[in-house]
Amino acid sequence: MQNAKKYFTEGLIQLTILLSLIGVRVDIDSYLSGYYTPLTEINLGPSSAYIQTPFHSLRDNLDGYSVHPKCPELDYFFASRRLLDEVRTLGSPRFPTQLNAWLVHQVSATDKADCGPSTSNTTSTGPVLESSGEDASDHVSDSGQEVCQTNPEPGQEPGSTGACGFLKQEDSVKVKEEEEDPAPITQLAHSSTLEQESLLEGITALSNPAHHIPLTIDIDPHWNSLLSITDLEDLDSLVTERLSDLDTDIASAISQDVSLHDATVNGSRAFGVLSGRTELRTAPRQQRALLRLESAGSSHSDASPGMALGLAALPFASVCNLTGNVSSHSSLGDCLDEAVFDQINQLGLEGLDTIDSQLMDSLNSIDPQVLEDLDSDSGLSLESSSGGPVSPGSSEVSSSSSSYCEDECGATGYSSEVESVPSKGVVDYTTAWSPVDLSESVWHDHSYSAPPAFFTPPSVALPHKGIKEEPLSDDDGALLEEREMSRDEMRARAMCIPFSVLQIVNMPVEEFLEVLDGHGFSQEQVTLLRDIRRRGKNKLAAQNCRKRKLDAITGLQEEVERLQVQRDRLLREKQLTAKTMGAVGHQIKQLTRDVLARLRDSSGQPLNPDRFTLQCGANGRVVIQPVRRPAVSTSTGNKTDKRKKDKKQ
DNA sequence: GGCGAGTGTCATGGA
DNA sequence: CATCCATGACACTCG
Repeated sequence: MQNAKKYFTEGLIQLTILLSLIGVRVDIDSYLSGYYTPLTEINLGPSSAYIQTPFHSLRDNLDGYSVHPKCPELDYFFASRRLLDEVRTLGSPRFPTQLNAWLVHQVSATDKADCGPSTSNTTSTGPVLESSGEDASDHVSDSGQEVCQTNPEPGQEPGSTGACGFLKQEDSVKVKEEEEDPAPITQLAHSSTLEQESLLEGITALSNPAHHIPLTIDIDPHWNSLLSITDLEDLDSLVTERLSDLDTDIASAISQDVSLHDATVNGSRAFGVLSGRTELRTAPRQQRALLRLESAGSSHSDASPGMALGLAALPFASVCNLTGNVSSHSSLGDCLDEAVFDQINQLGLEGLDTIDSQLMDSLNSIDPQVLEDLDSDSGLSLESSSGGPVSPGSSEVSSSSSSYCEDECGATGYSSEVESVPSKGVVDYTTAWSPVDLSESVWHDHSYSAPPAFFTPPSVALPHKGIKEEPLSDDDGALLEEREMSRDEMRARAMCIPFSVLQIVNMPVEEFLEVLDGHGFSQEQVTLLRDIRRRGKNKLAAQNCRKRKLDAITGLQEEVERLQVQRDRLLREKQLTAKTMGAVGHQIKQLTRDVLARLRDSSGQPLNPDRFTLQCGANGRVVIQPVRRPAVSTSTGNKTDKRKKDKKQ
């Protein structure tokens, strides 16, 4: 299959190249799409993984797909397809004049080196628009996927090379801008993102020409306007606008570790100037390889995952350097990935049903006596329990309680392991659970919030079965109430105490004492009642205490913030005052100089500002005074006098 | 598997 | 002395 595909497509590509050289356009992808639509689709899906978007935010919004929350690979895959579809809706850029130029360039590139594809692969520098042209994309998809054949990202590199060849002719200005502007990385990321998506869009559109053509007519004006943008910033703004609804964290796309090796290889491939951009593309590529590795490793598909894994583990450049036969396995790897994803998806969705059924079967087969030993300790650590009913007093339980107890015991097979069913995969739960684990980890009912819906079925199944008197299977509220029943509540039921924990805790002391005395409770029951009351009150007290503590912390934080604001304000006022004082002093000096310059001494000479000063009296009179400069000796004399005085004292 | 947050519980001391 | 309350400390679960 792969060989046939290879030879067939290679032949088509060569024919297309030849025909393109003489000016005849051949759209072989329409043929390929007819025969190899699945393969094309497979290649296209992962390709969109260039974009390092937080797919978790897109989870559950995927078109018709319900993604297992524990399978990031599926997130990645389906989100990629979703992003791709969204980009498709933007329409595909079409540049009829670029086709021939690209093809000529591609021919030379493929003829030059044994590894032409790898060359083009590693030089992913093409600007968005050019590389994503309609005609270009047509041939890009053909030669990109088939000539290169490796492709983790089929459409990108041909588009890049084509774009490079094209740019040299038509859009060198833009290239220079990009070269000179190492630019905000995020901008580059945006640009590269759009490039990749556009390329992918162009390729994907080929697989469905009927759908593709109408889009072209509608969207061409948009792309024309896009083409009219010469400033990168404008382009980036437009890209951001277009991608804003995708809610993608583009910045994460550049957070990946970049392999210097790959970057070097890219840079050495005739486009070293654009190495910055190639690095940006290399990182997603590497991450994609990692993702594929993970997907292959985590999913044990029947379709030889090792092959896919091996290919995925290879550095992209090395994959490109492989022979065509080997690199053709990359497509196979994509096929395998598709199969793996399908299996994972089925496992994640359908497998749950299987797990639930297995769980229920195992629960039904569990020995009710298993837990009887668990609560032998009336102490707090073990008592615990939601399974509390299975306390030592279970033998004393009344009929209703006994039924409850039995059921609860029957449900004791429910363990922490059972709760973790989905995360642990398919396990034989009839043999996997352990009573020890039950006693140690299951019976701590801290009245936590309800578990995620995903885990709910197994965890709540037991209370359902356990309490016949309250069939909760249809009532979620009662279900939660039952699940949140405290251990003391369980114990009270088990001990046939006709009071709820709330009543026991909240009733006045006198009434509580009357209850203890007047109902003929056994010593165990009295002890339990007292413990319940004590624990209940202490629980409330602890809650209040913690709330107070938090309030105190919050209050202190607010106080700190308030004081910081006040401090900043005072500092600003101080600085302003100092500034004002300086200005006023300067002004006074100027005025003094002016005044003194206008005055004359007895000899008719102007007064020296350094020797005289103006003093403003309280009555508003201004007096000229000679400047008094205390001698240094006097000051030191004063100091020595003070020292002498201090010594005397 | 480690970590932090939240919670229940016990022990202790003061009122 | 019994009870209540507050709080530190510990253990546990959960995300």
